Amino acid sequence: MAYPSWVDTSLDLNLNPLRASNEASPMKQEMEINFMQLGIETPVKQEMQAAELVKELNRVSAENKKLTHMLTGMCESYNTLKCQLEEYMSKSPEKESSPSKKRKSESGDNSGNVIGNGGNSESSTSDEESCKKPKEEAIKVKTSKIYVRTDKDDKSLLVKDGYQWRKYGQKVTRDNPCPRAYFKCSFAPSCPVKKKVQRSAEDQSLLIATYEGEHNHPQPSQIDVTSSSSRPVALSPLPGSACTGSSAVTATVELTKSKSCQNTIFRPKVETPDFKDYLVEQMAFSLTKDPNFTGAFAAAISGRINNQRPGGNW
DNA sequence: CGTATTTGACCCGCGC
DNA sequence: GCGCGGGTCAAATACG
Repeated sequence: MAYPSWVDTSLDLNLNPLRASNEASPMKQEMEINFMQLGIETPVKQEMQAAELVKELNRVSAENKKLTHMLTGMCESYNTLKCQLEEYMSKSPEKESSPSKKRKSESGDNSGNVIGNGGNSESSTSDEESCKKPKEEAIKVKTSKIYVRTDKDDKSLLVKDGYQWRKYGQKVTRDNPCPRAYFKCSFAPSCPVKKKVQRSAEDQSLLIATYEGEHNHPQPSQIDVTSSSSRPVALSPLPGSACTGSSAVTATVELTKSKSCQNTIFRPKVETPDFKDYLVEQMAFSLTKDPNFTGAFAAAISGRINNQRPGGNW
């Protein structure tokens, strides 16, 4: 398999930008010459195809702009709602107690929960009190929701968030025909965190993961964290985890405990340009970092080149 | 063979 | 008190 020399350059994927800037010209020139030669030999049909492609590109760009606008609007309204919610919570803090937890037998695993609470001074009241009011203790457990878009056909209720989970139950609930899966964090035996994953009833391609509690250990896949403590480490794709290609995080909204700002859960900064840049940056970073992806991408491109070069069709 | 997942049974809180 | 429904347990099963 001998690839044309310009293929090597084009497959560099900018993994090493320094190198590219140092000795860019010779290869680049050769590449340009090749493209020009291609252009000279181009039949009319190809030009038409190129025009079609340009059209398509314009159309996609316009669509992208539209979507960007929509996203901006959504983010703004999210901000507004969040502010309103926080305002409301601060006015009536006692109403924060949502009846989300029906049952919580505190007698046995009290210790575990204390570890997970991450030093909430509020929750460190006397044990007698917590025995009297198990309900209030349960409320102190931090919960958060994230939404993950996956394939509709993908039946697995797996949300790749960087932690190790052990499934311990599945249940069909009344309000949703899709089963709800229950997971416990299996990385650390004492980790109290639980996760519920269920497809959205409205949009079956949307997975809703509800996290309860806080991890009392670092994220297993957090190998290369570049000081991104407040970043969505829980949502960054895993190097070895195939990452379900199509799955993409859409948004993460912390619904309860709005006071706790040091949560490890992803809280989007909704000042839109930054947020979008960050998303793009994350995707590009994780993709280029993944040797599987670069390998597959290189193979795909070279395969295409090899197939189509003789005929000159693109 | 050890570990993870599946799944029916059971537990428990809540509303009537 | 009873039934419903969400959450958990644990034996059976699958998988590497």
